[in-house]
Amino acid sequence: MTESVRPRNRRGEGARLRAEIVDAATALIDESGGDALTLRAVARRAGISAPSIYAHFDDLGAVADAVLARGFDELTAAITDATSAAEDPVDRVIAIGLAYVRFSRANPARYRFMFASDGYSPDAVRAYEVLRQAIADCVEAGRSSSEDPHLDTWMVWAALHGAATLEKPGRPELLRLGALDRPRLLADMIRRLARIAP
Amino acid sequence: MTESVRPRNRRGEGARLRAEIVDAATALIDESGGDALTLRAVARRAGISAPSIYAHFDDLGAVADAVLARGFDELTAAITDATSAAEDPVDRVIAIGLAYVRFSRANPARYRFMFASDGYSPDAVRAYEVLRQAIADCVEAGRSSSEDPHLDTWMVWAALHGAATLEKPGRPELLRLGALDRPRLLADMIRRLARIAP
DNA sequence: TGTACATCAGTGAACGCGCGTTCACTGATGTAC
DNA sequence: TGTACATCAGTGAACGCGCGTTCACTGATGTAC
Repeated sequence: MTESVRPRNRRGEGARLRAEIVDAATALIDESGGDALTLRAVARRAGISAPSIYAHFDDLGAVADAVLARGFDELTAAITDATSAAEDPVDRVIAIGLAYVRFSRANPARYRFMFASDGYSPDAVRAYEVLRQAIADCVEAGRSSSEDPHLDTWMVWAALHGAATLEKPGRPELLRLGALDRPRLLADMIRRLARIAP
Repeated sequence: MTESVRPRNRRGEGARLRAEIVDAATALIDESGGDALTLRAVARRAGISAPSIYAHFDDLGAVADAVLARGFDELTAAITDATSAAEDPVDRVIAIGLAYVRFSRANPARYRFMFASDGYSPDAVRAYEVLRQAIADCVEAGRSSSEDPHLDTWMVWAALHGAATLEKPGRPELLRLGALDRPRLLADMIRRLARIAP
């Protein structure tokens, strides 16, 4: 593992290293899981010495927090994009759910890391709100018979979260799902919980 | 942290230490999470020297496997008990779901540890089978309109797993649920996914 | 019944490793005069 | 335009720690004769 020599930032550009540290930490988690996140490993990955991190972060926990914040930002962006891509409110709810699970499957280790952490980033709440609004829109349009969109949103989120974490790369699946069945399965699950007629 | 002196086992009873090691490892995970599971910590907890573990386990991974096996045993026992406590097939499915989430909330760190591992124990599949059978019984009795109990069991399991892991002690809840609402919420969720009319 | 001995159930010291964190430092870059 | 100097962006060596694992060992307990 030879690291290329990192040119030192120019004066006034020291803050650039901050982003590179978060990049390195994110890559570490994506590739090897949260256990691989050590200060020295981050430094190696970023091509700097370990003490250099202290200029930008108080400690390893602060680096982890930055990774979390970025992760929730990406997740929120993914489901927000899904929202704007659909016109029909039901399509929108389904699209959000699929985007959610797609994110978790594209970044399984990071997704796990995000939800293993102690505190939700405010972005987690933002993502939740996007889903809640989409379900409320279905009720408004007479497409959902939900009587308590808040509770039903919780159910949908819990089910998506379960679908996202129950299976894991490298672990045998409890139920073998063809790649093509999955979106339909998830869509059915969302419709039932959000009380949307087929 | 003073550990009482552990009396050495008599000849022929060396195997007893094996169970004590698994006890110690389980307690460690329950109290401090999977990261706290180190060989030396297990030894300290069991009141023995670290090398003594090697007489009973190949390495730390083997200790972890034993904790997993016991955890899935307990989980399976919990939902099997719930099954036998109810007569009505619908009550049975609900009871299984509640017992599942109850287990996860009683042993949150261990539950997380169990599902963070790489391979399911065969006991995980046994637990799945209990749920699948209960849902199939509902279909048989005309109480569920499920057309594919296998897929629907997967949905219910995923939703239960999500409900079990989405919230975590010490982390703010996305949605504040009164203690009394929870069983009803879970029962509704299960009914919808298992296609059981209210 | 006594005793030599094998076995069993562990222990204590030591190893090399990666870790987080500290400290004094270095050398390039921009700024003041 | 030249030069002294302050600042910035990092580095290298060192620390103490807990870790997994190894090795030679110890002392109680049962067994053979």
